Amino acid sequence: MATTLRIVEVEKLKNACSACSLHELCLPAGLSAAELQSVDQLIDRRRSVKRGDYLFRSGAALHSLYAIRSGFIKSCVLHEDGREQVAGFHMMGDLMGLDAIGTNQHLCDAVALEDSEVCEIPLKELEGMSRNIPSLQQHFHRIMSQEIARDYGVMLLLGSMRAEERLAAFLLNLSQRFSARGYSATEFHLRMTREEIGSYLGLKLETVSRTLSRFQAQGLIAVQNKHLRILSLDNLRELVSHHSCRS
Amino acid sequence: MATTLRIVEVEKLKNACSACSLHELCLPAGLSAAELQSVDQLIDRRRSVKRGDYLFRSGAALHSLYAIRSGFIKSCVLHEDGREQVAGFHMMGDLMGLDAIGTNQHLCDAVALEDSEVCEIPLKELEGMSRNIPSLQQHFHRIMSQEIARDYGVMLLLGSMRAEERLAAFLLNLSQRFSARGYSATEFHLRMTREEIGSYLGLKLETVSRTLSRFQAQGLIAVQNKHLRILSLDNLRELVSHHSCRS
DNA sequence: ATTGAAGTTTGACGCAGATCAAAACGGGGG
DNA sequence: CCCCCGTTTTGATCTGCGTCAAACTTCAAT
Repeated sequence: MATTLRIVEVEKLKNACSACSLHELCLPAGLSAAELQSVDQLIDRRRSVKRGDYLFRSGAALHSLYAIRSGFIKSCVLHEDGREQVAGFHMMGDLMGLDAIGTNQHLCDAVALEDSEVCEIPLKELEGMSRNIPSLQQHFHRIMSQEIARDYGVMLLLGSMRAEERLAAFLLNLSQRFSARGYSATEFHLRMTREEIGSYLGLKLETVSRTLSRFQAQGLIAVQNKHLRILSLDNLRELVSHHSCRS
Repeated sequence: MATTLRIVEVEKLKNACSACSLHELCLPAGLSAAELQSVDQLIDRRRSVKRGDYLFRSGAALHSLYAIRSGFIKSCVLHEDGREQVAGFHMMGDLMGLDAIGTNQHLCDAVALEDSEVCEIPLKELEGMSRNIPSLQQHFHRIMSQEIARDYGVMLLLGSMRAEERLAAFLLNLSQRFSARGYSATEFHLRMTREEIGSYLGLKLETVSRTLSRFQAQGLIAVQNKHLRILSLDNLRELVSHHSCRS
């Protein structure tokens, strides 16, 4: 009896934001210790998603937002005629499902690219709590706004950059995000295929592969399959901003 | 004395959401009459923006969100190296400035394409009020979410459609939005230049022009300068979804 | 009305990236 | 350990759209 209770408590503690190393990055960023404890009660359960499995599918009803605890998840928008496009790659600390609030239906598929863990955050309860905790409300708004800002960046990339620039911008973006999470900014594992990168960047997989090879030949990076090392962040940055064409 | 007071009151009334024909479309959509009156107090002033003028500029501090009362406004993301891209075209009932909440700085320019009027909505006060009016909070979240959903659509368009499809999707989107505002779904005025359309769609103005000409030759539309008439919504729709290529 | 600047259309041509093809690689399951 | 299938690389060729150019239209300013 006592043991069972104990397990439940430990379970809760394990799920708690206050015990999570991501709480400075994730939804509760910037909350006081007391507020953090309230937010703990939001997380009704953790869920693990195996590589290749769906976290949610386009069209499904929205119950919860999902904060990624660990792993790597892609989101794909689908066109009615079957075309699909990767809309984003998400990693720990990211919040998924924001696009579904407007219609109460998910508009994209979320597929794990590696075994992942997410925290389920029921939207209604988040809304309720954010009415009482202004800093939670603010931070939630910030997160939604940052998603919009990110999308604007992708639009710029898709609408006015050449293949080389897109790839360079993509690698720099990954680098920056890994770095913000305490990992190496210059050496990491690409968890997605060339085709998925291409889909995200509006390119074909052959173009992605060729461009990576070119970068390697130019000494900008070292790629071996999915293992990537950036040899010159500066040169990559230059590539993104300076490159002439496509006024 | 009495006259002055009177003018102030009339002024307030004119600004009031409760008297605005857009209140079913705009921020206060779905609120009760009583709630609507609270929201009236949010709108601290109206502002008019002449054609060509900036509503706000990239980098400027965020004070308020802007609800468009009338007119037509484009938003442009800028790349450090001077490239710029139209990120959206906004019309009455739309809420602008959402991308700035994350950083408290606007990330895009907003330029009026025709003389326009906007309602200024101070963010802090909106946040405060939405803590007390759950349906306002919900609707605000919905609006942000819909902006994300719209962006996903643009990403799909830019990443995986050919020029014809992009243009057709663009025209259908305008059609649908005009129609939702009580205007004709098949006949309207394009307030933006071919170059701005191109920028939004990731195409050059020549391609936009040629494609419009082709649509006209095929009997899908009638264009004369900025005046546009859609002759077959169905055929345009078919063009967007069915067209073969670019798996 | 006149003039100029900005916007639009149309044609000819070139190229970045798509498509097709085939070989090489790698890693997970028996 | 080997086999197999999905992924990646690389080459050859094709094409949609960009680029350059020139004529035309529209509209605002004088």
